[in-house]
Amino acid sequence: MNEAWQRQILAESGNGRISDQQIVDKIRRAVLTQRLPPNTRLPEGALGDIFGVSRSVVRKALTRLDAEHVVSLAPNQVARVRAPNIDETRDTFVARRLVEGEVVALLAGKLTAAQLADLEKMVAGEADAYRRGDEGARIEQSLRIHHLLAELSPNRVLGSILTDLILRTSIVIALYRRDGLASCYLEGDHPRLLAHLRAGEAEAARGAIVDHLNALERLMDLGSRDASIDLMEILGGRRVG
Amino acid sequence: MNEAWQRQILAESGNGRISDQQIVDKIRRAVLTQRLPPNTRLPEGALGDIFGVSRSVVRKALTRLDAEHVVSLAPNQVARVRAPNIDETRDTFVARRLVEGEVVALLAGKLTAAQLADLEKMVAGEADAYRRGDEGARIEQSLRIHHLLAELSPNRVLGSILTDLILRTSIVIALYRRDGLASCYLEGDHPRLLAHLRAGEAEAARGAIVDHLNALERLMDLGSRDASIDLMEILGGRRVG
DNA sequence: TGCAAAAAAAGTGTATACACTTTCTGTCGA
DNA sequence: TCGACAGAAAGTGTATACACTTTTTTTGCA
Repeated sequence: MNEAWQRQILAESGNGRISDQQIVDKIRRAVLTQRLPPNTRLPEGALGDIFGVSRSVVRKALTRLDAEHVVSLAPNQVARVRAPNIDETRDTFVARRLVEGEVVALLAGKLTAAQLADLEKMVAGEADAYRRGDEGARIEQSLRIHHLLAELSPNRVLGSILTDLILRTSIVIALYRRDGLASCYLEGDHPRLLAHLRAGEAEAARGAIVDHLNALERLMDLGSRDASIDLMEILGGRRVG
Repeated sequence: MNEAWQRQILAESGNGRISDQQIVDKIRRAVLTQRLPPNTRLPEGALGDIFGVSRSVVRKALTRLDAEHVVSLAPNQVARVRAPNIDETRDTFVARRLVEGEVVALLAGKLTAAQLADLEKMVAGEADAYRRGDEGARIEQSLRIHHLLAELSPNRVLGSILTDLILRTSIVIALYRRDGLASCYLEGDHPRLLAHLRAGEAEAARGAIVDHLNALERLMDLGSRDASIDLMEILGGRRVG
């Protein structure tokens, strides 16, 4: 189909031999930024050519990406960029609220001054990007904040589960984002969270992150397209709204 | 080292060609039952010979097992059965209490009669194995109950996270189990949980599973060996107790 | 004897070849 | 015109070869 690919999209570094982990990173990032949209075919041979490695290396990278839920792999089928449906999206948000809520509750009052300063800086950077109107930078900065929280989690198991859930929600946000409301910035959410973390108010911190994630979820278009509508399209029906 | 391996341990089926997923299952099960103890070396060539496949297939299986936290893979090093330390064990239990608690809360009052009957049968089987004194069968049955709960989770994302956490806690239980108390059966825990699920008492169900997991964790030997003791051994110190 | 360097062995990393499967494409008949 | 079928093309599955790295063993010297 669209084999008018991607030398650009997966911009090759040109220099020394690339590792499978670097391939994982590049594909993950391309999916996250929607330069590789859902269902895009990812044939091993083509990827190998692009990155200048053989299929062995590509296969390892794809197996990893499958485990991270970024691509889907089925026997004898070409790998594809994963396309989570609405139900899975909702489930992912539920899971993330549970886990991220617990992580920030554990974190409340336990952060060092340096760690708080790092977070502070990122929150400021996010607000700044918003004021500049640089939506891309704002999203990037916001993601970094959440990833840092996951990394700081005193419970490493919950931390790595959270890292995975942040990635998965980010992918579906990019996918289901209401176009008009793309830049609706949830002002004040992150500063509020930070204040509770600093004050050691565990339950308030949990509440803040849960509210934030609820608001994020509401920015998406989850109500209007559901399974029945897909079915209508397949059967040649007409969309109502 | 111990290359007096395993044709027995990973009992080959003998018949038709084996798939990488089957290899994953066999190794996982061998780890779970401690026929492959922590840190056991798993060279690709040896595994390939045992299963009658080439290293390509084995590599894929090992990559998957790495993602499931069953083995650990490092560049240019032989794969090894993973050996979680005490801190990770504690963290895994915390995570599992959080996730399994939420899953059973979601499940309360939502199970069909058939699903409840299935659970009932397993709980009865567990009690029966206990009465017979068949510890292996009892553990097997108990594991099955928890895996079924994960599978029934209405939230599939939480369900698959739970599946992973059940596996990880099972491995560490096998690893850190106090030898004398191995067969201390937590009588009544599962029937109690089931009653709450049937009655639709979400918070009581959550409480029951959390209590159950706390009791499970207490069966282990987590206090007595910690990092400092390992260090002492390395430095030639003498154990205190 | 002890220990360090060299050699051998064991093992992983990766490219490649070929068998097999799936998907696409174009042709022929109703 | 349309569907079914054959053949070609695209793609995955797996074994194998060889380069490179790590670990173990041996050797030789103080």
